[in-house]
Amino acid sequence: MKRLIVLLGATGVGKTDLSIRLAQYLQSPIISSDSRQIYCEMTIGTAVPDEEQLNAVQHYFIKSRSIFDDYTAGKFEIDAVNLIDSLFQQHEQLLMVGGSGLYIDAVCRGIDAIPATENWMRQKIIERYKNEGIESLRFELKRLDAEIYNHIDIKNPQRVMRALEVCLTSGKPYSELKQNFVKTRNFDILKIGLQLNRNELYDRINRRVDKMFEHGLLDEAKQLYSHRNVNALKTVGYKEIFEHLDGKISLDEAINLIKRNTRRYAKRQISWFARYSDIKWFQPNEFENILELLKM
RNA sequence: GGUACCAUAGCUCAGUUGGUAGAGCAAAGGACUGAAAAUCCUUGUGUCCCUCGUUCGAUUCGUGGUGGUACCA
Repeated sequence: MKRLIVLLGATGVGKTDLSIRLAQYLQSPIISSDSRQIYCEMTIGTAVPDEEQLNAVQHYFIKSRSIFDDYTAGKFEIDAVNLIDSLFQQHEQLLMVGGSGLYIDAVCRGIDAIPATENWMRQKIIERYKNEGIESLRFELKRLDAEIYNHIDIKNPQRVMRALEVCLTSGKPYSELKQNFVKTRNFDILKIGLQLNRNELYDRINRRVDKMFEHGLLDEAKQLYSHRNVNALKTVGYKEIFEHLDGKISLDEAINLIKRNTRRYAKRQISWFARYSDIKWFQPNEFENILELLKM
């Protein structure tokens, strides 16, 4: 049976460096499962692998889409599984690397097939949310699909809007489409998690943010400023600089907010990964131990 | 040196007509099926600066300290 090695962990823990060595050992390209490094316009702020790393190993889903593409986890499932299937014709093992939990899930267990929603519909619902508030959307969702209303987080506007959007565009209750059906893949999956103690991880994050600014993050964000409304740019490292460019906060405040928000993001990733019992955890410097595991 | 004001959670502060106290931020924990680096939820015990006094009882009132801020010298 072919095997997919999934390298995961919080942002800044050291996945990229380790992934190059692992890929070389496995003779595998790297399939990225990172929801932001996929955009070609965002480089410094998403900490994509550097030139040398990109040249050393073939990478997929790194800077391969545009921020104007409206990319989603659903599309990633299709693209990634197709790619994996075709790569397995030449490889026994493949390496996937990234920290986007939903994207990893999309590949490892699949997400339910739900008809694509129209962008104008989402915009319309967002408008309604702004004008009428959440209660009105909840009321309609309850009428259209009481079951999903009882199952989703009703306090989370994004979830309510998503549920409503699916009901309205598909003409069916969202609960009928959302089965949480776990797909079985025709390959094995081995999840390797990287972890560091909290202080060390936060230190690395803080230092990495400083480095991003040394490498020109401010300029990169300035060039994207006019497109700030696209979804891909609702991202730590960019949204804070946009606030600064708006004159709402100083550059120092923006830098500190980026550090704080990245730390919070890392915490959310840790929470997400904590619910899986099938992850083999290592420190980032335990390369040899990881190789031992891979030989099994 | 004098006068006034301030001293309460990691930070900024509110409050207790005397019955040991609570907001925002920070922080921590959690949720998650096409926005996911997104979005959302939960969590507040701290010598109420120290001393002595008044009082059944003082973080609250009074005396004296200490530190800070402002003004006057």
